[in-house]
Amino acid sequence: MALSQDDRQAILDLPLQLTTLPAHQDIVREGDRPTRCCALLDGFAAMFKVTAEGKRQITAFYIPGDIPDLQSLHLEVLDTSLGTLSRCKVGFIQHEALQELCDRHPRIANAMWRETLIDAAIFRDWTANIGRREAYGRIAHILCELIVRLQAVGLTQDHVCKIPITQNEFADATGLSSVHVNRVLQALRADGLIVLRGNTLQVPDWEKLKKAGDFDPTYLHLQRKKAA
Amino acid sequence: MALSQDDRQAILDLPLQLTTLPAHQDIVREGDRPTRCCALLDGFAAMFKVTAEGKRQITAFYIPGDIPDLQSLHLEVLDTSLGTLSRCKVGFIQHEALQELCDRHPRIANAMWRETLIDAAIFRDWTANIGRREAYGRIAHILCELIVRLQAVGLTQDHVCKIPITQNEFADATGLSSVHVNRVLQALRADGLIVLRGNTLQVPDWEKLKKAGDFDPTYLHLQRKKAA
DNA sequence: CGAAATCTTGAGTATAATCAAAAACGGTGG
DNA sequence: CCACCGTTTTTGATTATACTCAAGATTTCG
Repeated sequence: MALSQDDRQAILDLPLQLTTLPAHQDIVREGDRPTRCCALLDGFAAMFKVTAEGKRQITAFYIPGDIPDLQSLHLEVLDTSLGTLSRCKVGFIQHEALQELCDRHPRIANAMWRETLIDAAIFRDWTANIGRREAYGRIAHILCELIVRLQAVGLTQDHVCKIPITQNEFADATGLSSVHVNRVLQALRADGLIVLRGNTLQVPDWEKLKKAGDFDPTYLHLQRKKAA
Repeated sequence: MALSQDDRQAILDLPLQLTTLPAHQDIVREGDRPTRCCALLDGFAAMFKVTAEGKRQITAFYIPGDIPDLQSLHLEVLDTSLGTLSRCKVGFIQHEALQELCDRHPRIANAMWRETLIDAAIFRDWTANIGRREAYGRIAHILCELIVRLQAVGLTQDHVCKIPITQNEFADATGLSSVHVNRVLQALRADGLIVLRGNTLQVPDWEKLKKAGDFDPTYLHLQRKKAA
């Protein structure tokens, strides 16, 4: 499963168009027909949809290292929007370059396919989280996911991390109102599950938070598939 | 984008292990490490997760023609379960055969990747549906999806179709209680949006239902991507 | 330092859950 | 063809979780 030296070099050789985007700016919008994908190099982003009533639902958070809209490589019209949460450094890669990379390096193609399958697994998990957990567990769960994913890319130390997500955005991610998110966060603090000040999240008792959020990291598929 | 004669023949040559399964039986379970994928040839199936509290969330419905667990080709451990809703005819395909097919026919690999991306788009849509719509619109929306997908495979005539899904299962799909689903279905009937008797769903006024469900079929990506 | 964004609090309301039981339906076997 | 059993649908009554609205406190950032 590990990529060869040749594969890795091909990735490094990809032409990247680097840009820095301010916080709270759309990167691509529902209905767009992008000709490039966006690699998130620094900062947080979110995928979201807006209903006819104007309510927003965030369907995934993205952190450094993610390629949020890889789907656009094979799906012509975007059915969802992508926007920054914090200021972001992004690198755009033209579809042509990616397609060529996939054609020449099947193992990279498979690895990218796999990444999109993990995205799908996260969407599924969110559906279950929102559909079948009460607010308290729902928020605990989403915090667990963020922490584990940040840890996987080295952005968590001792269960402390910076999460530039407002309560309003957590509300849009959990299908709750921001007022209720505020109250639940206070309850989580009162119960000693989290220490949250500004953007800094600290987890004094990981097992307790995990249990509160009914969290099983399997769906993040962080263990690499072993060679057959 | 269309597959060549050669590609199509290769698909037809796949060794399929055919089976018929009774209604309400698990096909694969969370935690499994399958060595094959399941093609749904007839009947309805559902992907679902169960929380620690024992509550079930259905994350997708599958209809004839779907390959629900294509993800297992690249993700070792299943993070979700798959079960039949009605009696089903399924064909199992070994991963090896699929992997070989992908290696030899890159266009098929891309098409299968695309299918998994559409699955992901559906999961996203469900997240938004459950997170940000009230019960009435939520159920209307899910009915719209089913009808359009059934139509795409020729299982709807004049907005009439057979849907072997119980109210309990709709409840698990929409994140509602079955009692509430029952009441909302009655409201939809009373408003003339649906005629539902037994498993037969009829839609007297498609535009009205679409509007009630805030339904935009873009996310189903039924239009084939045109050749570049 | 000041304006804007974010967070917090309180009060009243609404949507949907729960519990429990009855009615209707569907399939099976006699 | 009918009686019977399990499942599914329906109904009623009560409760709970979470929403809305509105205003005040606090933080952030230019």
